[in-house]
Amino acid sequence: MTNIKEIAKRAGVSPSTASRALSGKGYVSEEKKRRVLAVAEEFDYAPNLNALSLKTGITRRLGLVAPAFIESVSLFTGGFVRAAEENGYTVTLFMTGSDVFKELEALEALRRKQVDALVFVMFQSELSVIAGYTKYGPIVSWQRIVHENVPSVFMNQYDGYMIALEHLYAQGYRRICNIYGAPIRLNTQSRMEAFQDFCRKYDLDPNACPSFDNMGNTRHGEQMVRWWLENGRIPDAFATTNDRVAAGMVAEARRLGLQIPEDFAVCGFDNLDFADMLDLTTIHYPVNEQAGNAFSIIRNRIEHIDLPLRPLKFHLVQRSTT
Amino acid sequence: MTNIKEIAKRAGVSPSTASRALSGKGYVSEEKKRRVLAVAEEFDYAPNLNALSLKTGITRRLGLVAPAFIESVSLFTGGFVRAAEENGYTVTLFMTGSDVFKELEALEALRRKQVDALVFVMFQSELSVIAGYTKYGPIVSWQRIVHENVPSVFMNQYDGYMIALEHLYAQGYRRICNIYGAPIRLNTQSRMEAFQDFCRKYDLDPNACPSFDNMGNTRHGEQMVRWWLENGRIPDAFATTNDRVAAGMVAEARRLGLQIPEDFAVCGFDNLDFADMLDLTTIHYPVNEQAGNAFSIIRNRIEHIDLPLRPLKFHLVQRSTT
DNA sequence: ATAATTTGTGACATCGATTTCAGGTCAACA
DNA sequence: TGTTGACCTGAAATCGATGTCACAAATTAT
Repeated sequence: MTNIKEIAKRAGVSPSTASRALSGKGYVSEEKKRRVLAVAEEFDYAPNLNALSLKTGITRRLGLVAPAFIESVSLFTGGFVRAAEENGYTVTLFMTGSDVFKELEALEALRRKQVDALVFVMFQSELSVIAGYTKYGPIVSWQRIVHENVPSVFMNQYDGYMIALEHLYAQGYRRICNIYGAPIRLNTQSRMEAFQDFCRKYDLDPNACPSFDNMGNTRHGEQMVRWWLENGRIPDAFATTNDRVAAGMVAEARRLGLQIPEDFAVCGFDNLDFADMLDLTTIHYPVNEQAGNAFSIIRNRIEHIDLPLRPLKFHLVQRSTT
Repeated sequence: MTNIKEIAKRAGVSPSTASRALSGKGYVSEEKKRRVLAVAEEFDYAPNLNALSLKTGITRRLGLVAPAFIESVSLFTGGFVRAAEENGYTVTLFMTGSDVFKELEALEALRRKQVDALVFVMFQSELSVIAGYTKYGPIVSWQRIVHENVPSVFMNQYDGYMIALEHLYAQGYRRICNIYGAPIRLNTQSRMEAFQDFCRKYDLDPNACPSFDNMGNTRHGEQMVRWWLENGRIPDAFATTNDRVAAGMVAEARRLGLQIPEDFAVCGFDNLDFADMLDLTTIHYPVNEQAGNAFSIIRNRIEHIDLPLRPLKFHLVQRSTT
């Protein structure tokens, strides 16, 4: 391989001078500079990034840690990689499958200087474990958490859920059934608060209709429809955990010959790819921009600057299920 | 940072001995080994990977180059990352947005030893440009190409398309309309051949029904349905470019009050995520395993071994649209 | 008893860059 | 004329690991 010494020799200068010529830092006579550049060009010189990383202690590589690369994680990844590449950073993937040990490997990669910083899309580890690694480089989380040294780019789902509820109300639906995810998650708790406040605002009985916990996938949506058909009068509308649950409900309803939104309305959450195909009303939020903010936080810490973060909002995408 | 010199000093040995103790290569007395390991443990030593990469010329990092991270690219990425991580490699992403210049940057990363090898999920560059970089490390393509130095893990879509056609025939459909993608692509040409052979086998007129080119997204599918309603008797069944086109047809048919598969049948291709939600009959192929094969090819070249590749097959996923 | 081999150790070179430092030239200025 | 500062250069140190080599001691083989 042609290294800088080789170039220096062929140009008849010392490596120091060659380095200065190539990097443009420090004094070099016009003539030698020209010669070095010409030789570098001729011999197709490209600096070895590992040498550079070793010398400077900076890799310009960021690690993205996620359980898998599906759905909105892919979106986030795309947004993060774009932001990173635009600023001369590169992104290295760590796929954990929600395995704590794999998460630890990503953290170790930070310690061993394989990457300058990490962004956790989601994690299972104790927050304190992750925070313990911040001394080796910035760590940011997409998952909603509260910790002094580990900033999170989450959005408060209170607002998003409220938009969904207000929309259902505006469409005339009054008996609304909530289908929630895991109650332990802060996002779920925010949604519950939103519902309480919503009922108070419009003077509705929050217990008029039972709500459901720990629902998250298509099968759950299907079950939901069947449960209601067997156990009483179906609600006017459903506010759901996410688009998967909503999709399951729509599919099952169609199979059973029910009309949506006539027999019942459904609002999803996330605005995943397939929501469009299924013509699903849903709540959209800008995953791309969240990823951009995650990158900005990291860059701020690494380069000691102070880029502003973009303020982010939920919005309703109305389609034919409400 | 604690480096190996520090550890050596504290353990009262030379860096060479410390290195031998830690790596387990070469002779070290039991006693010194114990001491070094104890000190390393105590001071939380972790070797600097950049130093290692510089010294050995090996990074154990692979580059994955793709236009964006959506749909099957995500699947491929997931499979590739899993295979890589299982074997102690790490994956770095390069997102090109189909920009030739960005593709070049990925190639340059290979040259500068940021990664040991590259896999192109898709590319726009001249094949010769890419092949020119194989001297810096193995390069594999998912996109179907033919080049001595750039192996490709494509599957011949002749087989997959034939399965679709045979299925439609078995279901009793005789007037079959082909909706193709870009005719310039080898995959499209293979499908056309499959259709010719199919017609010959069952003594059907290949021109009984016009076929369509350059179709690829949901809108195209919708257009297709409307075109047929305006321009003559709708075919018995459609064999489509991919699930997006098929999804568009299904959605539009539903909107227009047509029954599927009674009014016409549709078979997709790819078995994307949403095919399940839309209950779409489609052709599945193992993207994960393709990614695994891509990794195996790379590993074979890097480590000079000869892992076998997994033979891969298409199969039909029958749902309610045929 | 001697030769050959195994075991054990540290000094030093190396990977490929940058950066510090010391020293040199030259022009401008007091 | 002496001083100052800008410009230019190369030797050598540095980043953090590994690996070669020379040398010594202990063990085994002949």
